[in-house]
Amino acid sequence: MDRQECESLLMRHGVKSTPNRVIVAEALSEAREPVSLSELEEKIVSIDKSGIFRTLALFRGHHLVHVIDDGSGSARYELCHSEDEHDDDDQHLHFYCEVCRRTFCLSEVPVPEISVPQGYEVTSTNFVLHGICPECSRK
Amino acid sequence: MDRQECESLLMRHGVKSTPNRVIVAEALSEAREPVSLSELEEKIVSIDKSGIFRTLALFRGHHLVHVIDDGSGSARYELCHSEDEHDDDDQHLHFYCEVCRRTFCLSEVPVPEISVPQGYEVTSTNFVLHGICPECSRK
DNA sequence: TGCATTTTGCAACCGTGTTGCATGAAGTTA
DNA sequence: TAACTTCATGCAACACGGTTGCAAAATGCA
Repeated sequence: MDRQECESLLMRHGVKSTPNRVIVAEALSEAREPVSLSELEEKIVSIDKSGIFRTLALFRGHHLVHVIDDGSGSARYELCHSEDEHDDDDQHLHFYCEVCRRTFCLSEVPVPEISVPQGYEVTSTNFVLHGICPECSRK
Repeated sequence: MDRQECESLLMRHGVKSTPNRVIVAEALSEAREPVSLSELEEKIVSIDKSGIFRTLALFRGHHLVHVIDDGSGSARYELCHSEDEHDDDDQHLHFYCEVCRRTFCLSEVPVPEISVPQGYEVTSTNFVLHGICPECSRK
């Protein structure tokens, strides 16, 4: 996703475009896997971590990114694929490799239907499988 | 679970019984919901947090407790129900209430079967639903 | 009893995440 | 353009959970 596409993405989600925000959006779109705040810090040396943090918080509020807690101790962010600002349903399962400590999106695997007991109201889900990824188990 | 039951639980899992460990095991068994390290600190004033931490790490290594990451920023621990030291399959879904910030065990809900893509080896799962619990949504 | 080993408490530390504050940029009005 | 307001940003400091080093205390054993 190039600069212009990122800018229009921001607009569509009601986020005012600034140079920093475009940089963060580009970095997110370039990442194949969900990225942590510290990984973004490494990647984007021109912006202070508080700026990246605040940008991510803003993005989150506008449903531009969602957060995955893979148990690694730091949250990971990825761009929402859905264009609908209020649709959080582009969720999918994630796989955390305990060897290489990377988090994979299991896009192919359908998200299981869960029927919760009466009274519980579900707003989002966080399904993470832990184990060893193909690359690491081959060794 | 009283002191003696806790002691025998430790033994069965190959953990040497000490006064502190029994105290931690009792606290865990008394908790209805998975508890965090800081909650244990509050509950057990007689033991330093490093001691509680090390005890939990020991318990984890002997499959006496398992860890749930509910996204609240701190891990939560609960006693394994399975007696088999090598059986981690007493896992169940958890529900994190965003209002009261408590974590519930959804014991009744079956854990969904996930068929992962070829090559991935799953060792454990962490399925957490976020939303509003019956108690909070009633208000 | 003396010795080796384990357990524990204390204090310090690390990293992620978060906030206060002052500066700086951008937009608005006259 | 100048004066003003609003928003975005960088810097530094902080909060917190988690973790470790180390020395003292407790335990087990010869």
